[in-house]
Amino acid sequence: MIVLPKYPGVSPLVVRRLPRYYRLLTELMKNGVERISSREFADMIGFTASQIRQDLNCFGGFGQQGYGYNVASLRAEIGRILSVDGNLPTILVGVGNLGLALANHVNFEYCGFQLLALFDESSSTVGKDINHWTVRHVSELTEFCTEHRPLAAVLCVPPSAVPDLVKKLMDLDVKCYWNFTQYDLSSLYRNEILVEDVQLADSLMTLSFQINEIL
Amino acid sequence: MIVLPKYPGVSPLVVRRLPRYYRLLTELMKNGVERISSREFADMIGFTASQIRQDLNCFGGFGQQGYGYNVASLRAEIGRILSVDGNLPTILVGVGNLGLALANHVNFEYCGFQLLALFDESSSTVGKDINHWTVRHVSELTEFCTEHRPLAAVLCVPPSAVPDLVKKLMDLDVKCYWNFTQYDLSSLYRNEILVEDVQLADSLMTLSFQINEIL
DNA sequence: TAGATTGTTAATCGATTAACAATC
DNA sequence: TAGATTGTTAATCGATTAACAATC
Repeated sequence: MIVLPKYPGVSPLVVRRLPRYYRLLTELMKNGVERISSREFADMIGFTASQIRQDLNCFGGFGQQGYGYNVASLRAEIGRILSVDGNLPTILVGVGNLGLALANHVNFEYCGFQLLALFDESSSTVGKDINHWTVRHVSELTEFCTEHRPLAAVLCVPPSAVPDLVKKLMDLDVKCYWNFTQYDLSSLYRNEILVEDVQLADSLMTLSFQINEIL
Repeated sequence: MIVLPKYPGVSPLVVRRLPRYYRLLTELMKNGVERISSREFADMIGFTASQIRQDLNCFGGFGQQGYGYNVASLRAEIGRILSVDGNLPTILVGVGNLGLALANHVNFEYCGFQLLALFDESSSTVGKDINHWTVRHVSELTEFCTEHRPLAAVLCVPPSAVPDLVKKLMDLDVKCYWNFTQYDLSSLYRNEILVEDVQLADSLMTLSFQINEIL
């Protein structure tokens, strides 16, 4: 598969800062702020003005000399770059504590996704109503994916269940994963799939390191 | 407050890779692997052997020329560096879907923390039993913290509740936060507190960007 | 001893910051 | 027009990779 990225050469570090910019701009807009300079923006977010301008200019010239940036239109541009207005069809597998919380708590639409269905294995969970989704049994995965063609899957299953599950999902053309399991997906299927990891334990251990450094 | 870090000059990028090393070493140990070279390790994790060796040598010489690294002892060293055997007294505030899931799902002990208590505001949640914790009302925070002196707090409250809550917690000497709210804590109290952010929406937007790049 | 692999220094690469001409 | 602030190039800084002497 040959891929032509829309923004070649843009560093992942830049991309990871965009949601933060988007969040702050949303806030500013709510507060009725119309324009902002890279300097003011930088002071709020704790970066340098240079970095803000460099980051934005990876994607285009959104500002105006002598004026700065229009808050509403910059927010819209970043939203467009992040494709948060999309509707990427998505499923969630593993409706334990965490899966349940994500289904209830995460605003998928706000981030460009459409959560189509929830799947679980346990008979005590299957059939339950979460928000407006009924939890389906994983045995229905093949049928469901063949019909609705989800592109992405949220993984909240136990690590041991990951290899078989992902093998099955890959056959059903699900190639993008929001991975909450501790299973190391990205190094297993490198280049074949796209994985965004949320390793809560890693994050917590990093905090442990930092706290113990200053203790 | 003057702070003498235990590992001065070690980049946060290095620290963030340690939990990943720790996880792989735990896995290798389970599988009965006794020794590993930086090359084998690098191939598994998808880094270069050079980087592995550079990272580890920020903290000490844990290997042996001609042999490599002993899996068990390297794992122990990294665990010690991350202080995962600690018992940092910690509270969790905000027992909604996410807070509930974290209390149930995250292995705090495994990461060096001890979860002491859960707090919420809503009368429908207060009094409930989660694992072996009874949810307390936030009005008990002052009394509880004065008695048990937690160092860290997990924040799962709505963003609007953050400023007042953190002000109160700071007065009670809680200076370290695992922040799941969308409130931008780190830029508010820069240098006064230690914040580890888990921005799920940011992560999901990053995934959106990546998917739409290759679509 | 010979082979292997580390620890560490040097070279390269990439990201951030500074500077300033362009321009609103 | 004059002042402000961008977009962009150049300089700096830091992180990663390569190379190799030390050594098990």
